[in-house]
Amino acid sequence: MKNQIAALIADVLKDLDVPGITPEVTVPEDSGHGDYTTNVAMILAKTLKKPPMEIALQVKEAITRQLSLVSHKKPIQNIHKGSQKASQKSTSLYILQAIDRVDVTPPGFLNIFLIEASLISQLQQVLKAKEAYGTSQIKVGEGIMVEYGDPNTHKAFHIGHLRNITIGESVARLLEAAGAEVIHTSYQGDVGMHIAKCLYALLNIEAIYHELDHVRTAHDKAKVDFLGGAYAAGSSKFDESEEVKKEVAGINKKIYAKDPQVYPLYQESRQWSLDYFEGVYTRVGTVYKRNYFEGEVYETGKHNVLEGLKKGIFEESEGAIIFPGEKFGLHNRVFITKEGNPTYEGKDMGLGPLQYHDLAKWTKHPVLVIRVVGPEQAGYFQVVFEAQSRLFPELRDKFYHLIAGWVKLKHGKMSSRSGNVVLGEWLLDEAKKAILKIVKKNASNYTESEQNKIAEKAAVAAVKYAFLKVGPTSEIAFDLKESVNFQGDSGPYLQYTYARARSVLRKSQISNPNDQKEGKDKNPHTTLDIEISDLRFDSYHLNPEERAAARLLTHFPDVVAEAGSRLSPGVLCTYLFKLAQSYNLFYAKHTILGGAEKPSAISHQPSAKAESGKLNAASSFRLALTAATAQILKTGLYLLGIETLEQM
RNA sequence: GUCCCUAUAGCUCAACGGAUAGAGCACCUCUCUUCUAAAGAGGAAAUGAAGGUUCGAUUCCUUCUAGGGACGCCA
Repeated sequence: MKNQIAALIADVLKDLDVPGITPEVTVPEDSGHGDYTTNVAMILAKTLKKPPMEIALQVKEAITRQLSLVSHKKPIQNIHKGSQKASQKSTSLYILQAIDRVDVTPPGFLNIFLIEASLISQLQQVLKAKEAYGTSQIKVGEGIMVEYGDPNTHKAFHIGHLRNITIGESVARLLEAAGAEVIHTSYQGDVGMHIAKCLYALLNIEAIYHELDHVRTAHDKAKVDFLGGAYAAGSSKFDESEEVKKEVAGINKKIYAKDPQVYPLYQESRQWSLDYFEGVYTRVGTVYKRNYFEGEVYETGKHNVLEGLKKGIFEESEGAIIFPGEKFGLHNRVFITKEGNPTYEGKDMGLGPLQYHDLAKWTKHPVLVIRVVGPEQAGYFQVVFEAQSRLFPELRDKFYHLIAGWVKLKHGKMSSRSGNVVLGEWLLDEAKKAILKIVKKNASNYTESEQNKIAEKAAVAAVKYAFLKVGPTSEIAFDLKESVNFQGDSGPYLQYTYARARSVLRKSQISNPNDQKEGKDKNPHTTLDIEISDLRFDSYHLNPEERAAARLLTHFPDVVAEAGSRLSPGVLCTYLFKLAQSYNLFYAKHTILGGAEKPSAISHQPSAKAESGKLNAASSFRLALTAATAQILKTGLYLLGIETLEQM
């Protein structure tokens, strides 16, 4: 819609001898300023050397002239005779029919108001398109890899990883909604000094070594907790003595060399981590196509760096091999240590080409590899991407570092070295406990397993939403009570609004497409006698709450597109919350079934079903609005990586 | 020391260079004989400082202040 209005205005400007302008069209906060607005007149004022009001009035006049040629009531085929321009472009014709009027307000805003019928027809489009509403073709044909999550084996999966995987999953889904072919991947550190420290503790710290056999028979979570503790213990020993440092370095070498003395234990413990991570992925709804491991890229990485050394891309310095980033306004970094091991950056020289190669294999047109990693790596990636591009020129501009902001503790710093971490699953479990209390109170008629399911999904929603709503790069100051809300601007609020809408639909006796898909036996009490598409409300006159809610519905496709192009799920969060608020206000003020206005007693009102057996226009419209809102909430939440609940 | 990021209401966060700077939490009032009160209505409350660019600046530029991060053998 936005783009079509922009196109219309661009056409008008062309006729006014101002070609080549794509005006910026936005949705004003205040609906008194129209359904859409543009500031193009003020932008042009300088170049045209005319007052903005004058330009705005000219544009308004031109549009109004076209409007007068297009009657809203006449069928489309009659209009072609009247306007040559309209007949040239069917889209601008469609737009002209949707526009009620154009206002000009100082200092030069052009405010465009849509006719009510256009809102109604857009609402019908939502119901027709169902889950496809909001998807677009903007990035069709683009192959994009999103790498996210990235937990290291032998270390904790902490709330930072949880936020990272939440952001990555949502960004990937948003890109899919824009038509891109998206490959979901992760990259995990399964070799290196941090593993060596952990293994050192497993082998050399008596208390830990003793526990090993016992842990082997424990469940996945106990195993990784144990490894996390071992890593912290090994890490502190490492910092304490030079001797341990040497020993750890020795273990590190042995892992790279697959030395039988340590390798079996390494493999076993590595698998513990991976098994555990699988459980977390399932819990948060992430499925990867491919997990990359440092252990599989360090050799090619090292090889590629050594090749680059021959070409003069890398340099020897103090026994190590570095990339001289300073030559390019960046900073120098070590890629291969003087011991001959590739560093993180060295391994990336193996990862980058592999990722791009895979992307080219799995998609038709590889366009971008998005690596979702913390902000502290911003400088790191500048250097690594530059080095990579010099090594493999075809990789230039194919990689993007999406900063996933930190989750910071309000008090103290989180560090898996010191063992001072908040575990991802701990957070989910705490949220679940808190929600379960609410569920027990509000949904006491549900079975225990139903209550448990509701609490689990709502907990994941609460945590994910809290991580997404603030924008991917901003840091979150984490505090359990403050960060994870169940009321107001929260995941559960959106789920609740959805469940509420679905509940009304169940009671309305109309059949909803979603019911049929999920199995009819889910709603045995629903009498499927009316289809949504049978609802008639074409000439219904909307009240302010209905208009506000319907107006918001039509913004969904633009919002999804914007969130996708900005790689910012927060944009969608803000929108969905506004939509839910607007629906809930409508819900509080008006009765859907029965068409009665609150607070009148319902029993005294005429039934929603008139004598003819048809719903009246108000009920019909409100049910359609309810169905469309539910649809958009479901699609929107899916794009955030959040599941909906039919009842809660 | 060099470079990067951040600074908005008591707290946590929004706001393509646009119109009266929005929400949520917390606080104070109200609303369940009504389709799910995990809801709704109302109240009070903010752009770190100083300059500049612009018709218009929370947004862009400069300086300052305060936090955080990166800067050679960790990942």
